[in-house]
Amino acid sequence: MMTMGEVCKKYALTADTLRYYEKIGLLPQIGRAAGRRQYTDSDCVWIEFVKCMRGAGVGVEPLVQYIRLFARGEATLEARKRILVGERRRIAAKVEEMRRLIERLDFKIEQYENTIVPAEKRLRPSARQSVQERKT
Amino acid sequence: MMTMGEVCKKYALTADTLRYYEKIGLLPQIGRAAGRRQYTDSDCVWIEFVKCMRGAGVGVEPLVQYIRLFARGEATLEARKRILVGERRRIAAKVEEMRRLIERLDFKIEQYENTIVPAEKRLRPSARQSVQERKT
DNA sequence: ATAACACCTGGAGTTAACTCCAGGTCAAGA
DNA sequence: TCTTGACCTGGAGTTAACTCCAGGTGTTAT
Repeated sequence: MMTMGEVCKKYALTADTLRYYEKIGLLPQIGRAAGRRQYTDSDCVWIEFVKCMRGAGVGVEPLVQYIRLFARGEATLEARKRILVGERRRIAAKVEEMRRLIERLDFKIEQYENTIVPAEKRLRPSARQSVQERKT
Repeated sequence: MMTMGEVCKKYALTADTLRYYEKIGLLPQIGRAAGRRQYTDSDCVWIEFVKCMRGAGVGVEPLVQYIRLFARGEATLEARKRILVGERRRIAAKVEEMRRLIERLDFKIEQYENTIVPAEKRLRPSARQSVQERKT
């Protein structure tokens, strides 16, 4: 059992965020002791998973859906799997898009390097001849 | 020269978005003919670049900063490059985070497959023995 | 010529995901 | 006992990035 403060520290989430997640059903109802929340180990597993998914840009809605299905038991295994598969596809596509952008940026950055270095060696201006400023 | 409608179609952006981008300085001032915007080829190059960066989750602020520096000419080459390098780092880190999540999801999805298939073969319930429902 | 269309501006509204606040409770240390 | 300090609730406020709207103008096809 962990207190809210401990969970906040462990997962670098604010108390407000944890309460918000609980309110919208992104976490199960957290047990209380004298009004204070007591996070079980399995609550923590959820929290860690949610944080990981959110960090990768997964919206809260699919996660709420997922936990809701989870609460309904085995009959929802297929549906839960479909959510994971769908989000996996989304993430993989994003990764691919980003990988391509990184290549493009590497190219641009290299162009900057070629442009900047000669500019510092103004004494031999000819060195810049074939490297003009780029439009992008 | 392209009209707003043509640019919208070509880059799958709404007219509102293009006007918004221009207003916040994410695009250069676009030339007008009888009040209507006329997008040059180099405007289009910018738009495509911006779309690509936004698609990878780069915020508008760094992009506004970048174009602002661009407008100030060669003296800002270093600063511009720093923006690109910074964003590149951010994106690469995100890609890594997402790649790891994909692996994790693959693992979970596989677990679902192992759980669901035996569940369909209820006639031989012993087949499920070692595969219980997961907590996450 | 006239009706429909694409586009214009300034400003208000929306959405997702928090984030902050006021006012209150409870347990523990000086 | 008194006072921190951590935590509580319900609800309002914020931020980023659009998105929509009202009311108006110039362009084009019939």
